[in-house]
Amino acid sequence: MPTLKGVRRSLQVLEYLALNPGRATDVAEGLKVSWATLHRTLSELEQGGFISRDPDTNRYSIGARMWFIGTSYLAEHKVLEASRPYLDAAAEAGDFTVQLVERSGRLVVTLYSYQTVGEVITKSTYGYHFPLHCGSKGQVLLAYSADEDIKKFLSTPLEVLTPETINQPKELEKLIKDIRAQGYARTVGDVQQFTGSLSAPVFDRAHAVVGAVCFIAQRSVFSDEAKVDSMLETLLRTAQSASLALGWRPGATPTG
Amino acid sequence: MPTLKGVRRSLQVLEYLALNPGRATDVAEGLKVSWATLHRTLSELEQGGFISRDPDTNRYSIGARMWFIGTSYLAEHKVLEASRPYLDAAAEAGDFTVQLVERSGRLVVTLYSYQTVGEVITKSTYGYHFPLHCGSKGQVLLAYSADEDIKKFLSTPLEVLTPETINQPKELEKLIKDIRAQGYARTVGDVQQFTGSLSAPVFDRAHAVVGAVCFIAQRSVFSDEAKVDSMLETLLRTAQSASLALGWRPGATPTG
DNA sequence: CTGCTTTATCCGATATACGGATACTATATT
DNA sequence: AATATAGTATCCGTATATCGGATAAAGCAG
Repeated sequence: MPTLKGVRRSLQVLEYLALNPGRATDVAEGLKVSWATLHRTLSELEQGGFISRDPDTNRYSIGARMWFIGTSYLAEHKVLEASRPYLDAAAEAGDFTVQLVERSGRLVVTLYSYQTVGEVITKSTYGYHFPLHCGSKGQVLLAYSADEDIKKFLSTPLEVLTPETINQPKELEKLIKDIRAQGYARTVGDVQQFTGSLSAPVFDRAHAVVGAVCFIAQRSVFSDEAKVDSMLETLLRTAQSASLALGWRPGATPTG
Repeated sequence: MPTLKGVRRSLQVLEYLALNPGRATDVAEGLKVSWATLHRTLSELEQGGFISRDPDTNRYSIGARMWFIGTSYLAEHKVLEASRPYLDAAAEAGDFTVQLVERSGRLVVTLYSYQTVGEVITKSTYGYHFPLHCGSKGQVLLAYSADEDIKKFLSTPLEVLTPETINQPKELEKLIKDIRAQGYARTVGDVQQFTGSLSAPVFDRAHAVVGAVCFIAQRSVFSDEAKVDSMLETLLRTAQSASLALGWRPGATPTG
């Protein structure tokens, strides 16, 4: 007994367009929806301003109203709220980009991004989503997921973003072990060739990972170990402060 | 002949929750939807991660997946893309918060916000939406709307955010005239008591206003006219650079 | 200009969503 | 603690809104 088929489909369409903006036929094919149905759906969504269509090319993309709705997510986000002062402080003190990210399905989404002006790090702002196995931030989120979840993720096809992207499940499993052991992740050039990053998990009261703090800098920075050490220190302090603000306390998982 | 009723309703629900996160009954009442129907809708949306429900309070709010979808709006946003370099430059040079905003219905939404650390200006980031008549950014967007549109907007109830908010249609009409004449808006304390702002419109190739650049600073800054003049100069330069990048050229509206 | 791809619309059958009613659960009140 | 009240979950028959095949129109390529 299917429920709210139309609703489900329309949201699928929205998500599809978020990932692959494009023409109507492509969407129909991608989602295996009959053309007539899709057309109805697109018309409805466009009329409401939830998607927008380029009148020249007939290409659809996410519309302003979705951004409007989506941003409200941040206004109610406890983790962001609790972390913000520490993120601000880290951003002010350091000369690197500071982010707070969380997991959404098999992708990483950015909740906070304080980009150091001058250090132009493209695609490190909102709106660009990377898979979990790329970049230290994704790897941290992956590493602290449930075991079966990790297994499932690693069994899916893993994209390659740069020649340095690691997409071998075996290697990633090893990495995950390391990350759990040391409490942070470090990657260089696996998302964009000219940058590297450090990330650490943020925990909540129940010791669940609810996000990750990520520092991004130019690649060259990562050959200066003293510099990296100092970044790492700030990173771990920032992530821990955020965790504490969320009610996390050091020690084993609490009962209940 | 209603079409895609369910879809429309579910998006209405999403928008409603974006503006007023809360309990199921409130939504049902606010949208005049029968309880059974609303419950079905909420369940479907929650299951998909489009809204999330606080298990303790049973309150609903926008979910992570909406943020994920919404952010994709920015990745395809031409105005933002064209303006970003100039916004970055202004942010780097000045000691004020720099924003790019656009209109969404009767509200202003933020597309870019570079907040000067240290100058903590709450609620000036993403996720907080203000009505058009508040703040210089809203007023600019309003001033360059179609006349009938302005009239319609001014005939709706206009909220008051601070004692200094102007909500008298007559006064606003006068303001709009001034803004059009001088090409920018300036307000102090009408959104938050302790800040003020300057905003200027961004035009596209067809001389339509597609957004506004806004500089926000502490209230005290606005009593130093020399300082304000310098901000204004930067503001107008930034907005004009963005317009030029979008294909706008000085002069009258082009034919075609 | 011709052929092909993409987009728009029609319409009848049928599956599907609606909403009144009812049962259950939390929270407030005395 | 007991009762009252508000809020939440679920059922089910009916009416109707939705589906999708088919057809028509529009765009585009060669």
